Amino acid sequence: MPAAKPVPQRRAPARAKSEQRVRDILRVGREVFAELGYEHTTTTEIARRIGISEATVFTYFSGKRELCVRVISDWYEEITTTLAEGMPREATTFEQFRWFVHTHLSLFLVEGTGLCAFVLSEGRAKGHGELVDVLVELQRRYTAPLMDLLASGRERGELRGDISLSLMRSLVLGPIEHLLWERVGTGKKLDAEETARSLVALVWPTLAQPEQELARLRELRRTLAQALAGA
Amino acid sequence: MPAAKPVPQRRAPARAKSEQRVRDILRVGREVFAELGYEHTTTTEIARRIGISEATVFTYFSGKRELCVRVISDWYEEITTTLAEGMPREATTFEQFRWFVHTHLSLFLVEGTGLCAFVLSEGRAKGHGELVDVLVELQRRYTAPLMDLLASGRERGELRGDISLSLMRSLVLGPIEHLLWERVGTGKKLDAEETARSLVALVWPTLAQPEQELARLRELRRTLAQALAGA
Amino acid sequence: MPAAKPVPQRRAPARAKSEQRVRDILRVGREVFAELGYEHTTTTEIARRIGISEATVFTYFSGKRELCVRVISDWYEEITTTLAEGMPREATTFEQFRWFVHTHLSLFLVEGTGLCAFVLSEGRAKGHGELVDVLVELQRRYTAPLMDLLASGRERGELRGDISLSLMRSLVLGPIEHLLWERVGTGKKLDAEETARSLVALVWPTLAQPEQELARLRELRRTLAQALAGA
Amino acid sequence: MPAAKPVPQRRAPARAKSEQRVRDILRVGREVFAELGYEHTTTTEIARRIGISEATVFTYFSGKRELCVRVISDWYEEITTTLAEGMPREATTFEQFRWFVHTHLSLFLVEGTGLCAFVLSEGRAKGHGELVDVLVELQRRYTAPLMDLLASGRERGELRGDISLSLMRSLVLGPIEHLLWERVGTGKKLDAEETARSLVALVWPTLAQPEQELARLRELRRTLAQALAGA
DNA sequence: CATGAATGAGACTTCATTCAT
DNA sequence: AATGAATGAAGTCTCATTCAT
Repeated sequence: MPAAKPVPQRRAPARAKSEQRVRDILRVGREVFAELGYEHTTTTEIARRIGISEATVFTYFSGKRELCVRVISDWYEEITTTLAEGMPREATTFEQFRWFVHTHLSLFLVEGTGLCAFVLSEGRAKGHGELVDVLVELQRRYTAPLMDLLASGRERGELRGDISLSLMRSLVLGPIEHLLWERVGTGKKLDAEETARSLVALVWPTLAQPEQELARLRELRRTLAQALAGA
Repeated sequence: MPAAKPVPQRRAPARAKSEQRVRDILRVGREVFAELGYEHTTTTEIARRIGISEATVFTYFSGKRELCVRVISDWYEEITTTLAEGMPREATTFEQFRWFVHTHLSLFLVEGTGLCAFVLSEGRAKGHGELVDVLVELQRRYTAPLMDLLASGRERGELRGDISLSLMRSLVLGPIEHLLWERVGTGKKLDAEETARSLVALVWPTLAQPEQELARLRELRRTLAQALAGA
Repeated sequence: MPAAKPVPQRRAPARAKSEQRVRDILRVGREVFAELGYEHTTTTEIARRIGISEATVFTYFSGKRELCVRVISDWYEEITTTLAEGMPREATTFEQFRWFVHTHLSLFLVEGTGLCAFVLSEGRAKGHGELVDVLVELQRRYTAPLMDLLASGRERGELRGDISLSLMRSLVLGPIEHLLWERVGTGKKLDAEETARSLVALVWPTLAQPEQELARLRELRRTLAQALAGA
Repeated sequence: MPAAKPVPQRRAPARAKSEQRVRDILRVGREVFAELGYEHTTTTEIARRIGISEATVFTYFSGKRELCVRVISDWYEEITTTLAEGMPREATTFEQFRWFVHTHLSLFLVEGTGLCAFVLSEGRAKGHGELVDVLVELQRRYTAPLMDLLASGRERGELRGDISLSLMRSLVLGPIEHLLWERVGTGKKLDAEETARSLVALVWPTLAQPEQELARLRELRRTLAQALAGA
């Protein structure tokens, strides 16, 4: 990294510098929390990695917990925003579902297992006091897109109506998270594309209105038959 | 992990009294770890609840971590034993599967959410050093019965062969654990019987050899193959 | 006084050695608090002077504030006990009063100005949270002997009845404390005997039933009444 | 460490705006010190209440202690000035005394208990380093008017000569301060007028030349007798 | 064997104060 | 002159762990 000569940066807007610090701390904080977990993360370590005084961390965040809450919140924010904005609202429920599973897995993999594991485990652990309260709400917002998807799918008659939405949710998120844990534990790589495809193929039939599936197959066969006949 | 530092290994306490002490500590340890999580559990608290000196705990266990490992190991042991011994080996794969899911859920509910949550969250968290290593192996043994079940089911031709066993495992354990987390988080009660029945009904068709649909698809493939051959 | 946070319940140290430690800490604590005041006293310094680890202090006292409360309480205890037990109950109110003032001054002088100043100033300062609550009660118990003395003196008709007891109290304790402050501030020596004598001589006439003067006034009233009747 | 490190002594800020700043800081400083005590007052809080930067405070005062000294000095200045200027020099010692007690109590009550308590407790506490030195001198100037009063009263033969002036001072200021403390502690209201009257009535006879009192009564009786006789 | 006692190591947090801009 | 930013120094408190008895 030879180039990048330190441009004098005349008139560095004071405001900008401060915001940069906040970003630095959040970035490194995310990194360290993901790496060590809540209890093993120390403000000392965070400061050390940025190369600032420990006291500076406290200038921008009122404490370790607040920082952690911000780290987690930001991450949830990213996910929920992506999920909420990217969702193809006009597509069929199946397409939406496929998109959701795929995006979900990709997001986790982009971040690496660290933060993911952190939120899943620490977030659920006892004893962090208010941290739990914050996370419960975040968790709710985090699953909202899926719940919406499922609800509207049911309204459209594309999803079966004989099992509760929350059971459906567990059926979808459960395997996803389990696969991620597996990966975290064993260190095995996970192909998001491939995994998403498999999961969708496996889980969708369970969620879908049975007739839908039959119809889908019949249509496929008819299409093919016609194509063959025409050829 | 051969190392196993030379724990003083005081004369194996074969005395009945000593064994009782160990059992006491393990029992209370399990209780406290389940209640407070690893980091918030203190040796002081464990000793206090038994009514012994803190130092005594260290007479029987070389440290907090070792105790924790024993607590978790014992719990896994119980589960694995129950699952291994109770499994109806002569029954159909479906029956075995039903039994597995049902027993699994029941075991968790008997123990209460405490230890379950502890193992699922803390057990997976980072930073406990060797704890993780131990848990990976435990995890493997813990899922062994299910893997056996799935493998033999496949051999018998009762389970589909086009998806990996590990994916199947995630498909089964994922929803179970997700439902348990939900219960831990919301405090809602969970009817083991009812939940097990629902889960089996939902997941089984996905795992099973889809004979009829498969037959249909085979026919389709043959049709396509012929068409292509004709072209 | 809400919640009474779950004091960590450190193992109750009850043996002789343990009691000695408690005494050591209280003794040195009294010394340091007296010398430096609450805020400037550090647990480090207390430990250092005893020659023990700082952590040991926290084995015996759950925190700096608790230690301080104990130090002050003990001191009040000493004073109140002395005042309550030594008080010559059979003597005249005057004798009791004389004894009280004398003893009071002596006690302060024995302790040296340190703790006295500490209690008078810190005890009254803001911001120590619950410390204040504790002190208010101690203050009440501390002035109780004097109040009793004054009350019984009034009942016996030896003290005037036209001024409130609390005003009398201020009239007695005010000058005593002011003299002590003066001594603290200027470092001047104070002869307890001599000072006590002077104070008693000065204040007593103000408190006592002014029999002679009263008699004179009664005569005057009679004279007036006669004069008016004659008119 | 008396040395008095070379405070940058920025060009004496003679501008009106600068003076306003100093006044603002002193005003708010007085407020906060009175409210929180010395140790609990932070420069941050002072700056916050004024709406300026913390660093600005240090532009005008070389540190927290210096500011505190100024706050206390100013307050003493006010009191001493008021006492010195308002004193009715031509009146009898009794009148002067009455005026002094009354004014004194009123001043405290005007300021509220805050600063009063602050000066009395913190001002006397240890550990503020040079603060104490400053206060001793202030204390001297503060009691000067009373001492003058007492001295001249004695010269005029209106006050007894058998007790030291400093004892008299304690006899006067002690009860006043004790009453104020009582008020601070209990939160009870205090009627300055009424309290001053009572105090004067109680303490004056003790200070006065005994003959003076007798003379006073005799004169009263004579006046009455004459009046009655004449009627 | 059991334990009372002690503690080293380190965590989080606060705040007066400095300095470049 | 004013301040945004940064920090050194210090303080309280926790806890797993050791060791002599």
